Amino acid sequence: MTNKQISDIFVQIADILEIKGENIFRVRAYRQAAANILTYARQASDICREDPELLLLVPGIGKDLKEKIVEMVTTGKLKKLDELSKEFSPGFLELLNLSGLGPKTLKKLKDELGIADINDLKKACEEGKIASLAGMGEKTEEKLLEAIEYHKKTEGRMLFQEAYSLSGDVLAYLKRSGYFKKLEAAGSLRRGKETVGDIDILAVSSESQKAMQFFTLYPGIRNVISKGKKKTSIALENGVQIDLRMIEDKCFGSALVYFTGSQAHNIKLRKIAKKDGKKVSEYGVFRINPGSGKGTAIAYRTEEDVYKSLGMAWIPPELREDSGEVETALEGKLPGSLIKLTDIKGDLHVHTNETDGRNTIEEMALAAKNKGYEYIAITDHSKLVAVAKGMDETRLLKHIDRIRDADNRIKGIKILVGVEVDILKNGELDFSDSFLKELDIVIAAVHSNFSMDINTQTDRILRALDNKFVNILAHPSGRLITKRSPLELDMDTVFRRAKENGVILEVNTHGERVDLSDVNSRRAAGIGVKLAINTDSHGVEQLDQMMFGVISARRGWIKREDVVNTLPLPRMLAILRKKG
DNA sequence: GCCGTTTTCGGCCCGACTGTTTTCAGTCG
Repeated sequence: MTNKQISDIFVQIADILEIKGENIFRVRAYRQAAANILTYARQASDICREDPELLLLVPGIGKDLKEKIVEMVTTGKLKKLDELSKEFSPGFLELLNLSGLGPKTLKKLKDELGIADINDLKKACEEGKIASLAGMGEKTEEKLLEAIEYHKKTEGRMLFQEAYSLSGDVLAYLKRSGYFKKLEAAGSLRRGKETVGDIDILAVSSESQKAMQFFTLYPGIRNVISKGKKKTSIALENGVQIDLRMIEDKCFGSALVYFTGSQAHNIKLRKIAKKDGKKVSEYGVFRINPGSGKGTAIAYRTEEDVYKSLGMAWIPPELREDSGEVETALEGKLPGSLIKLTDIKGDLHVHTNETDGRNTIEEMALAAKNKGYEYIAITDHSKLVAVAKGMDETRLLKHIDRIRDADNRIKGIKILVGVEVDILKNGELDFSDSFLKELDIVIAAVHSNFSMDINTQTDRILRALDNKFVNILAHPSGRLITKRSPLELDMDTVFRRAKENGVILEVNTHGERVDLSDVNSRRAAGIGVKLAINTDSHGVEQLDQMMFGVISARRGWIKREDVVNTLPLPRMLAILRKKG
């Protein structure tokens, strides 16, 4: 049983307890535990095998929830959930995902109308039964019908890369109006989270009424969800919700902290403030005056001011997930400088039209040179990946010659000769050592047999890591964010072997991969493994996706010295050759 | 249900907006 599955079960229990009207803090404890176990670096099942008592080290897991995790890991299910599910089916709980519908209303719908799933609800709305309930009216009914429509259309969240581009469009539109003095995207987008639910934009304007009005005229809008003095929410045709919040210029810093979040990060800040007789809100940090209970503002203008007033240095947005950053900041031990896009000196994983890329060796190299890179590695597929026109040995040898030839002709960038060689089912590689030794750089990768049990899969990867010609393990987990779950793999064992053998692990920025993920990057670097951030470009335009890998790495607390392709060519090559 | 420089009981983040009310509960982030 994976951490994700455990987390899902805790969330279900929290949902049910909340609908039943149980103590809200007990509900919150389950939600907190669910969030923490989901992002915990180790698998709970591994921890259980070692020593179940170690589960108590996971924040928010106490004696009771520890026992529940042990039960889930050993039996594969949880009695408590089975009992609760008799009364509340998954189809019923699904209704909580409808916007505007919370536990209280849901309980009322079940008790008074016998609503059991989304179809019941739709029918009740259409028959006008909802409006007849006390405290509910026609508007509620309309909103619910809209929410049902929206829910069917957009389950889940956008990839970060989509949200980034969408918010860029909206910000550019707003800027053109001339109404705004300041505009900034906040929320999970600013934190660089790999998926983004909706987009939060903070604004300062001296003509806020006109500015809000202009926002509601954005092309592609479907409807205005709500419109107040401080906040307007719209939904786009594609279902994405965008919130625009009007902020007073003087407290832009505290608003930016608050709306960047994450929620858990904010809660941690507020607890720290409270202990110290202070209060944090989007309007600033306040010292509470004893007696009156009112507060005096002590920090609000910039983010730096806000964090400083709480006794810590400014925390980069990517770190604000309550994964230790607040405690580290209080100790004054935040990483001095996280990796930046401008630190990157080359791309070590790109394809050409020899296999499934769209551009030639020359085109890829020149595009990389134009980005100011010192080097690029051409790494096309091996024969196993037939759908990608993978090369056999004969083609590989010719390709090597062409790359060396291009390197001789093109000045101002070093073109390294590489390959992305497939890891076969048994952990052997798709080319024999006598071919691999001819290459400057060898990337090993899995593109088949994704479903194997954890021990077999782990052994397969370890065997590949033991090949002395392998320099980099590409997209180690094999996941595709919204399409394919990660390989069942004992990541810690993989990380340790990579460290022992001097194999570099990739942060692959291509499309839905972002693999290693932020959490895994942090874990790997903590064990001492070197990383390479690569685009896996299949066309020149994809070289620009480097920034998404850098953002993910920053979320993993990665510094420049953890990443080999920040090094100048000679030092980077020295690391590649240190093997074997 | 968790947690502890207010420490084994008694707390647990804070404010905006909406709809249905007429003073507020519910939802959301």
